Amino acid sequence: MKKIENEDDRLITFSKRRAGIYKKASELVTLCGAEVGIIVYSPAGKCYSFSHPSMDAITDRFVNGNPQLSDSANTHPLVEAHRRIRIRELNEKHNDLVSQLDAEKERGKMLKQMSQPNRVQGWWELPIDELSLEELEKIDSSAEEFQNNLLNHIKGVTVANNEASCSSFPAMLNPNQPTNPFHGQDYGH
Amino acid sequence: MKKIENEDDRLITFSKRRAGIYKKASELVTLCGAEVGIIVYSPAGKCYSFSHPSMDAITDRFVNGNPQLSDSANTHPLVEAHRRIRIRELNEKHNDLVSQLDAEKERGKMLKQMSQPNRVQGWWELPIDELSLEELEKIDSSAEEFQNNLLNHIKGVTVANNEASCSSFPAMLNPNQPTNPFHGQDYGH
DNA sequence: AACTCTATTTTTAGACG
DNA sequence: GCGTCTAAAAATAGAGT
Repeated sequence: MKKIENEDDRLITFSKRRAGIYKKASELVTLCGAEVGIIVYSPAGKCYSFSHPSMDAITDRFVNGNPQLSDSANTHPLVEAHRRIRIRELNEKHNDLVSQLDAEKERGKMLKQMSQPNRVQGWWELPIDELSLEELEKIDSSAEEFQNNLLNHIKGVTVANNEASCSSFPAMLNPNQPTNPFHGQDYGH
Repeated sequence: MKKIENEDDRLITFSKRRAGIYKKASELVTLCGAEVGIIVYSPAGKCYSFSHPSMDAITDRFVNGNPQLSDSANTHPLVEAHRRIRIRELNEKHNDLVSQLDAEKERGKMLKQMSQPNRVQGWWELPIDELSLEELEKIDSSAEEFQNNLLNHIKGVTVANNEASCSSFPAMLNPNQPTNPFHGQDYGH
């Protein structure tokens, strides 16, 4: 297995396989309740990302570690840094909402192949044309929620909806559970 | 497709599918020359990550955007924030070196299935038992290189080995090309 | 847990519209 | 660039060790 020399083939393979990885990642989220964040840079330097529940939540935890373990020593010196970082990420999250249409379209395609098209298990099974705007607004509101969480976090108050207790995780990181299945965001910057 | 209720099955599926996604990601790196960073939180709250060439490089670009486009406005106010973030990431990278043994073991397993075991295309095809320590040292040295890059970056000097020119990318992000194939890091925090 | 095996499902490359 | 098709290749679930 080596790099594809032909540029056209390489770009096509890149797009196809990237979509494949996103699909795998979303399945991991759905099947296992995992949180996944993926950042990909194309050979041309273009940036794409997928994340559930949001890239903010993923990267915050990754960069912050677990605030409960090293809280005052960790929260305070990093607050100012995070404010700047999160402002950026908030912008990017907002951009994600637009590009998430792509992921929703792909799911709408899967719907066409279902044997029982009228059975409704969740919003993501509805036709994209009927729900995309409504869903976008719902997710857009989560951006505001994020800002509140930011404030609370700075204050040292953790208001996340943890299923797993903060005292039962194995290492230094904070176990937040995902809230909604298949919320992945596909974004070409 | 819904969440697996049985906890044992869910954990097994999580591990298998996470490995599958890592494999797909590394293939994307090899075939297309892409840069990929993946962060996964298990249902138990444990953190895993995969990245090529390094999570630092991926997240730096993702958070920083493109220093060349909004350079003085972007580099200066974020430098102090980054210094703290990168200290953390540097620590995590160092931890990655330990856990990367897992990924190398898995690759060593693939070696056993090769038809031509003595053909050498790269260091990752060598048996894990013979090379893991040496390789760890090699990668460890890249951590120091990272520190140098940090200094240069703060000074506004970009020393990355770009194939794509900085003037030809489509958006706000900086097209660095990966340096080594299949360098992914698997890390359970 | 981690590894093997295997039937089944899924992904993919390549060609085409 | 994007959707479809298809043979071939790969990933996976499940059971067993």
